[in-house]
Amino acid sequence: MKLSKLFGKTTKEISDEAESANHRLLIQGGFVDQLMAGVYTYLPLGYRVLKKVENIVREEMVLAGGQEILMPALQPAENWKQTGRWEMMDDLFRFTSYYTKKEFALGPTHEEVLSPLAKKFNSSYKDFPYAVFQIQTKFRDEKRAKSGILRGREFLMKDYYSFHSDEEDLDKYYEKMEKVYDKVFDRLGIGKETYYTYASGGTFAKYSHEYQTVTSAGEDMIYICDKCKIAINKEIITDLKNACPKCGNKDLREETAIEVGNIFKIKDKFTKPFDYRFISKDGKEKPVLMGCYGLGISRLMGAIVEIYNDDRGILWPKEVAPYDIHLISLNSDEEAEKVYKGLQEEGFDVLYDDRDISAGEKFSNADLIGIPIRLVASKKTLAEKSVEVKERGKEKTDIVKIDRVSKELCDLLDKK
RNA sequence: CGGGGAGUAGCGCAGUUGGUAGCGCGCGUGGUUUGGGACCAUGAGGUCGCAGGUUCGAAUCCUGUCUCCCCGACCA
Repeated sequence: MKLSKLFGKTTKEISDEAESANHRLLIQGGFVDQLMAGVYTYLPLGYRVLKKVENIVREEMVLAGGQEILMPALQPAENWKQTGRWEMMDDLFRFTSYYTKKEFALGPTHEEVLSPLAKKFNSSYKDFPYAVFQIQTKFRDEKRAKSGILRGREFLMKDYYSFHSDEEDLDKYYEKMEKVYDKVFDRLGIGKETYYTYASGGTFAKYSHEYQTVTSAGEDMIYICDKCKIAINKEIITDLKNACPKCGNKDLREETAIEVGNIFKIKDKFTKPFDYRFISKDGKEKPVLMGCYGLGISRLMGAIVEIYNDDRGILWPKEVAPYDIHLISLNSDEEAEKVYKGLQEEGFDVLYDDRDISAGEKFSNADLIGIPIRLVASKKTLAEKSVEVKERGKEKTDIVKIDRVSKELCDLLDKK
C-alpha cells in the first residue's frame, strides 16, 4: 500500500483530553476515527490490525473444535423476557418498531439466541459435547464509555459456547479452553501481562474466571500471586481471605488491569428457561449444560497498544502489525518502487511511504504507526545496491544488499 | 447516574473591560529544499455546539439544552 493513497492520515497534534495511550496513538496514527463516545470507525490501517487479532482468535477457536456461526445483532424482546433479562439489563439498547410496535434489542450477548437455536438441532446424548462461536459486533449502553477502544458502546467480541451432557464433561472442556486462551494471548504478544483471574460471576454464577491484562489504563484492581501466575479480582479478594486460592500465598501484588476475556460455567442457566434438554442413553430427559467463553477483539487491540508503545508511537507485535514492512523512499522513487514491487512479489505486506515530504516526517510517521520493520531506500543505500533495515524499538540499523534482504526479513519476521 | 473540565476553520489552540474572528498545523498554487515532523511567496477555508434572553451591538454577560474528556459508581 502506498502511503500517498492511504485513506486516513497521521496527525501531529491531538487534544490533551485524550489520555489513554490507545486513544491517542490510534487516532494520531490514523488507525481509527471517533464518531461519538465509545463508537469508532476502523480506518484501513486499524481495520487490518483488528482483522489480524480476529483471525488469530478464529484460528484457535477452530482448533479447539468450535464451529463458526453468525447470529443476528438484532434480537426480539421475547427471548429476553423468557430469561428474565429484558427488564434487568439496564445497559441494553432497546427500542420499539415505529410500524409494528414490536420490541427489539441490539444484542449485548447471545445466550438468548443460541439456546433456542441449539435446541432445534442437538437433542441426543450422541450430539454432545459440541461448541459454536461467533465474532460479532456487540452493543452495550455503557453509562460511561472511555479509554479509547477499551470500553465502547459498540465493540467486536468473540463469544464461544460449549454444550455438555454432564458436569464432568463441562469441567474437562473448561480446562481445555483455559489452555486455548493462554495460547491466544501468547500469539497476540500479551501472554506475559495477561493473568488468569478469579472473579465474581455476576448474574451468571457465583464465580467465574477472567483474563486480565496488566496496564495502567485498566479498570479493575487485581491481586497477583507470582508463585502461581494467577490473579484475584478485588471484587472477591475478601471472600478468598486475601490469599491465593491455589497455594494460599498471602504475599500478593496489586495491579490495575483490563479484562480482555471472561469464561463461565453457566450450566443450565440459559438452557432451562428455553426448556433445552437432551435424551440420555437410558432414554431419560436430562438438562443440557453450557460453558461460555468471551474475548473482546477490539479491546484486545487497545490493550496491545497500551502495552506496546513508547514516546514515539506504537510498537506492534509481529502477528498483529498492519503490515510487515514500512518502506521509506528518500529521493529515489523509481528505485524504491522496484524494491516495493519486489518485496510484494516475495509475499511481504508492505506499507510504502512514497510521499514527497521531508525525511524527518517520514521517520516520525513510521515510528508512530509502529510497523515492526522499517526499510529505507535512499540514493546512498541504492548506490551500494542496498537498503537500510531497522527494527521498531531498536536503534541499530543495518545496511543489507537488496538481493539478500528477503532472507533477512524472513528471519526478523519469523517467516517461511 | 454524581463530581470536575472543555466545546471558536479538517486538526491543535488564542481571543483582554461586550465593538466587523485570529494563530499554528494541514489543504491549493508557484518556487527552493531533502537522513529525524524544512523554507519563501500566495490562496481557499467560520452560522464561535444549539436555543432563548440582556444590549444600539454578544465568541465574550444571563438561562436552558446537547456533546466530548477525566474521576467515581455501574459493568451479564
